[in-house]
Amino acid sequence: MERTLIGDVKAKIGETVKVQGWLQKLRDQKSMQFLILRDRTGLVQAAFWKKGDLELAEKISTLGTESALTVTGKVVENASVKLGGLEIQLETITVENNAEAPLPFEPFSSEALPALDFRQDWRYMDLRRTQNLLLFQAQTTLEMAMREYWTQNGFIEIHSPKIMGSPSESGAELFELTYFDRKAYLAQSPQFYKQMAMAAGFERVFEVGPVFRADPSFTSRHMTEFTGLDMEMSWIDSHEDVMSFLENWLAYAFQRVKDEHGEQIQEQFGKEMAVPSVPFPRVTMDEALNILAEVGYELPAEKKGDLDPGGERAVARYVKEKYDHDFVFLIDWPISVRPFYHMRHPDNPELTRSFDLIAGGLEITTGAQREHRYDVLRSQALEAGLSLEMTQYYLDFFRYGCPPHGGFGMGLSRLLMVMLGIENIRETVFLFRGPNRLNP
RNA sequence: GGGGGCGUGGUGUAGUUGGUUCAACAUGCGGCCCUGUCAAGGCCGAGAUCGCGGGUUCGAGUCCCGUCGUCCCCGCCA
Repeated sequence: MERTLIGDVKAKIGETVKVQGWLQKLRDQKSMQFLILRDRTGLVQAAFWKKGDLELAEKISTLGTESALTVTGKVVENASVKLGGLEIQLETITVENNAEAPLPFEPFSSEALPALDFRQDWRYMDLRRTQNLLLFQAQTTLEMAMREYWTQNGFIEIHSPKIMGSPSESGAELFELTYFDRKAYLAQSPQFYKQMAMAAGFERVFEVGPVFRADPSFTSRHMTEFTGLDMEMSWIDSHEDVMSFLENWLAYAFQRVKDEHGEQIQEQFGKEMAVPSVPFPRVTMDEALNILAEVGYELPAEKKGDLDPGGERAVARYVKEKYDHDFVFLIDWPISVRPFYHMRHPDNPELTRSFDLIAGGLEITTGAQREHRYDVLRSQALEAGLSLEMTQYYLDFFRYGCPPHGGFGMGLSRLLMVMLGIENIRETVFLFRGPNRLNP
């Protein structure tokens, strides 16, 4: 017999079906047993009259909650069943994998959930929760929509290596590894390779892939390994072209998620899925500092030209009040707080053509127009104190016809935090990796 | 790297002017009961010596020190 998904059972009233799923709840009474079964499409009740087969009844009684079962039976309408007004009259049951009792914790309890750290130890149990299933379904839709938008706009997908022979940017936050008889590093950004693709004439590329950061950061928004959404595009006039692409791409993807999962997201996360209007507000760093002064936020003295997370949140609040927008581009950052490859303003060499995207007060993206002129780039690298020895292979990208270009990198999980209103990044990722978390 | 919070049965919590509650409640688990239940209900039961080590005290889950674990903030970033 073909398996029927639980969500499709209502279309099979009067028929005998086979359903497969987990035993969410067993109500074992004197004369009857009720089994609430769950698969990825929903819940259904299976009912069994004990006297029909006492041996089978005994077997059912021993089932542990969350056991993996195959059940067959006839689907009947029954208005008194609160779960969809129907039930399956259980005929056979196969225990594919019994669940030991007690469970480490009850994923479907109405009581408080265990602490996040404990749930991470039993992540596969935690992932059984409806909310988590939805999160990864929404993530799938989100990524699919992003790819759709990219490919419809002429982008090529690349997969750059994650093992590197030399540091790609600063070097301070790199994981080092033994590579046969020498040292190698885990990529903390596909930055240089995206740009190589520009030098290769691909014109527009994107990459969705792992990024590694050896930061000993213990916050609710950092991970040592995360999925980066990166893109790079050629023949731009300025960083404005990149931002303009980004906002339309993001609005498109959010709209798709809303269409597909908006109702469920409202149900499970208690959050109205908000598709941002385009264009997003843009605030120059100069203006941002004025805003902070206006709202009375005091920036630590040593931050000159930069914003701390509190400052970013303050600006985001201001933008929310003034423009009713959850997103804001902070643009035109001073060179002192930006990497050497960001292009500088022709009319103000102290400022870069760069931007951060702040969403819900959280920094989710950094982007810029890149410096593509070899001599300028080389001198900026030297100015930044980088050794040409380490960066020459990168500088070489710009020697034989590299077009003007720019792009950005976005943290997938941070985006999900914002999209679904989740406080801790560890809740948004299949398996979290942090300074103290290497398992499971 | 700096700062702060927390650590009680499987899980979530209560218990902190230290002593007659050195252990409670919920949930889960086991047993029994029960008009077809449906956040099911009722009764009974097992389960923590209060992260670990040391100290103060006549006496500490409750105070102090150390240690380990964990969480959050800052730094850093996505």
